[in-house]
Amino acid sequence: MSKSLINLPKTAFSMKANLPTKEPEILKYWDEISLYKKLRNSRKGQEKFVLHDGPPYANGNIHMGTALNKILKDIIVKFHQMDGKDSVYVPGWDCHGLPIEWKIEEQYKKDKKNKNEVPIVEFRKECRNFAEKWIGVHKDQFKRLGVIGDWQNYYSTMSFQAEAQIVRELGKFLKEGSLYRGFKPVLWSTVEKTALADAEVEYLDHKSDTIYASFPVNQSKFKEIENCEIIIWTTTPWTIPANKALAFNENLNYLIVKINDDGDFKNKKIVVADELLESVINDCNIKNFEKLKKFKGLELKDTFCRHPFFDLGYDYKIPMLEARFVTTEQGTGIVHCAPSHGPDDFNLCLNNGIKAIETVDGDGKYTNNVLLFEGLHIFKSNKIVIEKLKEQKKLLFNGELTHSYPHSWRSKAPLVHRATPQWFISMESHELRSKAIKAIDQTKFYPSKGKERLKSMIETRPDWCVSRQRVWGVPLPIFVHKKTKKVLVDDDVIENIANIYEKEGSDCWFSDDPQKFLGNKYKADDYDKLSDIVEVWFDSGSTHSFVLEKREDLKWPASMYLEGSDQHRGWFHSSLLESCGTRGRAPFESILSHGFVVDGKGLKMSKSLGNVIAPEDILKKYGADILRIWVASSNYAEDLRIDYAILDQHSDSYRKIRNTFRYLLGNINDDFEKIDLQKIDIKKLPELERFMFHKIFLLDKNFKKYFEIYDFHNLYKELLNFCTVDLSAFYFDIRKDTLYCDAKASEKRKSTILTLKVILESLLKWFAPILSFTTEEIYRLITDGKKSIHLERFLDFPKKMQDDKISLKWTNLIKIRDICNLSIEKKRAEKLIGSSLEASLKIKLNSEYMKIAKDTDFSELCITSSAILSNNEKSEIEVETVKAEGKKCPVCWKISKEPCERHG
RNA sequence: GGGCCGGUAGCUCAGUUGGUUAGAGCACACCCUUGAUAAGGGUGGGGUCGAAAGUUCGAGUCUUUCUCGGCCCA
Repeated sequence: MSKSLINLPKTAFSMKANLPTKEPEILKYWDEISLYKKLRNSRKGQEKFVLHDGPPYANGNIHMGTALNKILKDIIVKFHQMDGKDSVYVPGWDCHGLPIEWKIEEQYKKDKKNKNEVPIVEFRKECRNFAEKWIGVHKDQFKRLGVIGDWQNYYSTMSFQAEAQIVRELGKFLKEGSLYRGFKPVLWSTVEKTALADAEVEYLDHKSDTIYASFPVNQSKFKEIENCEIIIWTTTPWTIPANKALAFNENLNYLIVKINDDGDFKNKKIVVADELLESVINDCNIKNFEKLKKFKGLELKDTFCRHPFFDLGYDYKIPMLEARFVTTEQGTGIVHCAPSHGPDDFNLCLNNGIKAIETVDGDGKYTNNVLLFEGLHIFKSNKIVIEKLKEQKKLLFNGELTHSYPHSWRSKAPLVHRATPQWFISMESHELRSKAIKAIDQTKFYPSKGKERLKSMIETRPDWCVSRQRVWGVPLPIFVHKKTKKVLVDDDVIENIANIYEKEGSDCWFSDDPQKFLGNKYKADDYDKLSDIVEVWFDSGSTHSFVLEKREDLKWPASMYLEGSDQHRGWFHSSLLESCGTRGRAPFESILSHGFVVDGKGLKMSKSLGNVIAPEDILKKYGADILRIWVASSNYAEDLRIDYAILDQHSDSYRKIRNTFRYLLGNINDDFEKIDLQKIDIKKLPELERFMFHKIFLLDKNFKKYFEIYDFHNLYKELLNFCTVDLSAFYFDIRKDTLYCDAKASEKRKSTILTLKVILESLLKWFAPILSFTTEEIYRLITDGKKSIHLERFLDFPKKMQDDKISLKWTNLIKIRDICNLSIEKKRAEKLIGSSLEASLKIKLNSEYMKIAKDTDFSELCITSSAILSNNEKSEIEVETVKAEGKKCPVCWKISKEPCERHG
């Protein structure tokens, strides 16, 4: 009977979310209404915010890192869109490169096909198809996360337009003269027969042969060492034939030591660093020796030695050179230098006029530049080198050492440094380094520590090697004159090649007549056409040129680049260099970098640890909105932890938020209308509502503050706390009485409904960038699907909502309320009362609090049947709870001796 | 091995220039409610701030060392 008198909440919004099945329906809705197009149209002419997508590699399913990255991007793009900007997002893919080549080669191996018999163009076609296939897979997976973007017109580094522009970009470096041909040791895989990019190298344990070899001193200003032998230690005996120098450190102390043990070195005098003598005699089992003289490293200047294979024809002089990289960590304090086989060696020798030559070919065999060893594979030569050293009585000791050593990430084969002809972009010749550093200073970094990280890398990096001896990539558009060996530099040729690529792609470089690219000005017969390709970091580093600059809907530079922190050495880095080289500034205004996804304990995810969680698992079990909450609530400045316990927690938070919405919807009976905030006569509202308006205003202020610095985890926390603390446990609880039991026409109830509608709209918009699906679900319900929530703008809250006086007053009232609750709880524990409506409060306040609280109905605030205030100066606040006496109103459940005021 | 970054309640996070008994939400426990009900409310327990040493009248906050973890590099 009484049920008919009360207004109970009613809504079509279910308590159970069922996200895994509901989200795909919403995706369909977005598709049907062409949401992305609508978004663009809705902000035509507005200020642009362009988050330029860093292209993921089109290979394999997405993992948590990619999901995090895309969701974070999407959240930011949506925030700016709702902030009123034209927030454009064009996803892209990185398509060229070794990993895809490997996949195709693997397939060939399975099919017993020989790669060398397949025409390059055909091979490249297969690579292209492979990449295309994965772009399709990725696209669906990213969309499922709720990421909104121009999925139809995505960009890729293998599009004809991209390949053409990459040629033009290289042309700029070529014309400027900063792209040069060099001869440098690069990390080389003799298995894959290619130089490897940094990212393709991994360090694994490797067992190496170690030797202590001796270089007899030939001549020196320091007479005392003239008949000594300099001892070096190395883990790569095969580089001994390529030795061209020895390096010492002038700040170290060295010793002349006479060996008395029987053997090849009996009565010989050797030179090693003082600090390392002990480890040398231990390693080499030297029992009897005498220290003859200690001297400063400086004395070794202008000393020349003989190669250990001097008598076998290695009859050139070996200078001793000063080098800071020589330390006493290991070895003898003197380092053997083969400029063709080590970067340090290369640089030191270069500075002293010793050039690197080709000593080892692509297969790992010595060339005819190496006496005695020509045709031998380097990995089979250690034994022979050791034998020959022994024969020449130049081997003090040999052994083995297991140490961390570079390997190919793909084949796991050990790598070597090998001098090869490569194409480099100079960091110095045209001040690329200083331009880049200046550009970094002009860039905003989130978090700020990213700036130093990128800067220190740019400060120390060597010239950029952009050539690769592979096939799946953009060919280096270079012709070298057969006779003069001069590189052809001509804008017309570059533009001609670019135009051809734009029409038919770059495959033709490998198949068509070179004359096609040279045009009429030059004769193909006079030139060698390069067969190297451009390394993939140059591809992705150029995206700004063929995406941002070329597309009408975008702008250059981008507002933001957003990637994992590893990209300080990757995409941030290569984009910065490419753009500074060609345009003199960075292609981005800001950089946001995020940490890595690790498991619940902070360990990295790995198959062997069994702690890997795939985005797909989360989508199936929880839904994308939970994953999006995880992203928003985690501090991306550091590593982000995830496991099922953490997801469960966020799932609980989600339910809390969902129920907050359900309460709002239920009490307005899904009957929503937008309230014009400017028109609300706030002063006419009850104080509690005015207090809530004040709270909303403040929250919005914080919301904007956090959004501005992309501090989403604090932003999310504020929103969640608002739902739980201010709404659920406070405002909603108090106003249930009004909503359920007051007449629909009552002013108080109408004020409450009005406030609920404002809160609903505020929350929907605040949450929309994060809870993209759930807010859409609600918005469809209350607007009959007329408009997507993502097309809306954030609300502008009028300043008049702020009321510091009310705020101060109600902060004090809440203090009294807290004490009331304690008092009620005491009686509840004594089993005197159950529901708070069974309580009657006797509140004693001192005059200060009395002044604040005198007009407040604490029975309403504390949800009790009655509350009496009285003055008492003994303490500030004192509350006594007694059992309410009288009859319980069947409608509002308040207990009173009198008949119920509202319900008779 | 080197460089950089980080380690605050079970979880996600706050902790201003060093200054009282280190905070919030969630989770947990107990109680209430059964008109937000696979919901809601109240109360409460829980941290030697990774470890140790040092500077200081005073350190989660500064210094050093160690340890664990992550990224990058060799």
